Order: sequence, then structure tokens, then C-alpha cells
Amino acid sequence: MATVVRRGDTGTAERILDVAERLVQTKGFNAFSYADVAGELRLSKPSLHYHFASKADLGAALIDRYAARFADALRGIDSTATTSSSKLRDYAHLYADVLDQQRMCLCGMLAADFDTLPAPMRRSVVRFFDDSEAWLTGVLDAGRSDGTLHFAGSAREQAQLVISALEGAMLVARSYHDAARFRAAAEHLIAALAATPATRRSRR
Amino acid sequence: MATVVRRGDTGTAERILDVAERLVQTKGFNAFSYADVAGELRLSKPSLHYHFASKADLGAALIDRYAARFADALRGIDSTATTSSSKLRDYAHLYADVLDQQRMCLCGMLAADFDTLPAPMRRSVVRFFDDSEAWLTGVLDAGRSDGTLHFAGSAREQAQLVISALEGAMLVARSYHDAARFRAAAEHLIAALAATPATRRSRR
DNA sequence: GTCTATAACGAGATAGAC
DNA sequence: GTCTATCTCGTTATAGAC
Repeated sequence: MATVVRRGDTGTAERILDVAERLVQTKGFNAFSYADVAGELRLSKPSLHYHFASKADLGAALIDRYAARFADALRGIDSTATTSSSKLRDYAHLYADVLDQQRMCLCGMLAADFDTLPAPMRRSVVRFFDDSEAWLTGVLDAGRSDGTLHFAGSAREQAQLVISALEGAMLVARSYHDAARFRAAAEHLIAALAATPATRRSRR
Repeated sequence: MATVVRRGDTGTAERILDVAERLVQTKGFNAFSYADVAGELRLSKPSLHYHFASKADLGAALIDRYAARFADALRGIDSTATTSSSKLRDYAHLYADVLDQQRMCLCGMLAADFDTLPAPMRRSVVRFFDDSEAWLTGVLDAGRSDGTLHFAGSAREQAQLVISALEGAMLVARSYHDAARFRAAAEHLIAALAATPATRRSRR
């Protein structure tokens, strides 16, 4: 019988997820194999199939865990950040941390592989973006209400732009092996939302 | 002996490139095979190898042709668009046209596959982004000089943000099968650059 | 829960005929 | 320039022993 899953779980299933996650984030879902994971963990391929019957099951589990951790991180931001603009910066920092490990966002990578994914994985990828969008929409709405953020159009559309820009900045920055490139783009993006109109008029 | 390559070339090599391009843009470089292309063109796999000895050669040829066409399109914009802001809109339109065919930007897709690509393909992908960045930097610089565009920081960094945001918006919008999502993001991105400070202050 | 062995298939690539 | 036949390897997955 399974023990209670705890933080820092070192069980085989978790270790499989750890390795598979890194491989998907760096190479994509179609460019890693059970053999890659098994070899790295010094396990046989059938052992992997014992824990995750099919690659589709493994993929779905990867997204579930990634999305759960991401949701935790967002709750963490809500409980520590004080201003809308600092929440935006913390949000961008989540992405920067992933890129610092030479990885793409798991769901950004899977979005590229989207047409080749089994339906359950597709749905989970979309749900990940939906969840991020909902959280960001709340932050942007609150920031506009209290006058600390400024933007045109709906908060929801602006949230979609922020997600897209950060995912794209990760995607491109990885081709340059240059995390600074991502940070500069994120900085400009957030600065444009946080700047007062007066600040924007002239850069003193 | 090869005939002069002309517009609308229907030679076998071009038809192979056409099919392979679409497959890479929709499924990624690692999720399409010579068999896929051969089957669609009713050719055998060895026939494909006659035209492109290896998959790496085919991939390199894909990027070369795509980049050449993209450069042509940028020259077309330069020769028709009158304002910096209309050039930006035309540029975003190039991406929208690709997305309307249910495709990802070829080099955006290859950026996701980057870690698995042969070195020559990697270099060509980076060159594609560099060329776009150089062109956009010129447009942004000119727009700021004549007062029609407004942004903080260097034109180069802003160009990098624009490319990232458009690539990311394509990537995410494809997961939603929703080209309107891309258009809205592109619109907001360009509006933020083209808006006068007064326009931004209040949305009257 | 992990293993060896193997099935069944698809990949990129080559030899050589036409 | 295209073909058939084949090679070699890697892929996901299963059977069944321990």
C-alpha cells in the first residue's frame, strides 16, 4: 500500500517524473523515450511501465504535477507579495527560474507538441493556461482598480498577452542560451504595465 | 541539369519542401518522418533521400527557404507601408497568416525543438530571429524618432520583446485553435507601442 | 516492484536495378 | 530520378519469472 505522499518524495514514481519532466522541458514530448529515463535511473523499461502504463499516462501525470506546483507558487505569491506590480514581477520570476535550469515551461513546450499529443494531455495543457490566465486577470484587474497598473482593453486579454509574451520570451531566449534576454523582455513587459502615463511620456 | 528555379516551382524538391514544411510547422521536427512526406506525395522514401540526403539536410533547406521568403515579405512591407506603426501591423499580419493555416512559425517550432537539432539548423534558426530583430529594430528606431512610436529602453530590446510576444501568442493560440486570440494579443502589443501617452492615460 | 526476453512496429538510411 | 528490398537501430509495450 502506498505511503502518504510527502514533500521531497524520493519514491520511484517521483524520480521517474523528475527525469521525464526535465527531458520534456528540454527536448519535447516526442524526443524523449522510456529508454532515456530508464537509463538515467538505472531501471529497466518495464519498470517504468509498471509505474506509468503508457507514455500518455506519464505525460498526463507530468502536467498534473507541474500544474499543481505552479498553482502552489501562485498561492505563495498571493500570500507574500503586497502590490499588483510585485505580483507580476514574482510571476515572471517563476518563468525565469525555469529558464535558469535551461528548461522551457513544460506546458509551453507541450503547446509546441500540441498536435501530436493525446487528448487528455491537450486538455491539461489548456487548463494550465486557463488557470494562469485567471490568476493574472485578477492581479491585473486589482492593479488597474487601485491605480498601480495601466493598460488598454480587458484584463483578460492583457493577461493572455502577458502569458504569451513570457512563453515566447522563454522559447526564443533558449535558442540564444541567454536568460538575460528573457529577463530584459519580462522587465519591459511589466514596466509598460506598471509605468504611470507621466513616466512613459518622457524617460527622465 | 537543373532548370532555373522559378516562382511556383512544382519540381519534386519543392513539393517535398512544401509537405515537410507543413508537417514541421504543425507537429515539430521530431514528429514527422520521411515516410509521412513520401506517402503524401506518393513517392518512395529513397526518392526523398535522393533530393535531401539526410533529415538534417532537409531541415536546413526548410529554414533557408522559409527565411528567404520571410526576408522578401519584410522588403515588401518596406516598399508598401508608409508609417512605422503600419509596418508593425503588417509584420504581425505575417504571423497571423501563418496561424490562419493552423501552423506555428517554422522557426518558433524549431526553437522548441532546439536542443535536439543538428548544429547547422540551430544556427539558421538563430539567424532567422536575428534578421527579424534587425528589421524590427530599424522600424522601432524610426518610429520613435518621428514620434509615432513610444517605448522605454533600447529599440533592440523592444524588438526582442515584440518577436517573443508574437511567437508566444502563436504558440498559445494554437492550443486554443483560436486565431482571434493571437490577433487580440498582437493588437494590444502594437497599440501599446503606437499609443500616445495621452491616449494611454485615459481610454476615452 | 523489478527484471529478462521479446514482440511489433517505425525510424533514417543504403544498395543496386531500372 | 524513382523504384524494391533491405539493414540497423530505436520505439512503445507486453509476457512472465523472481
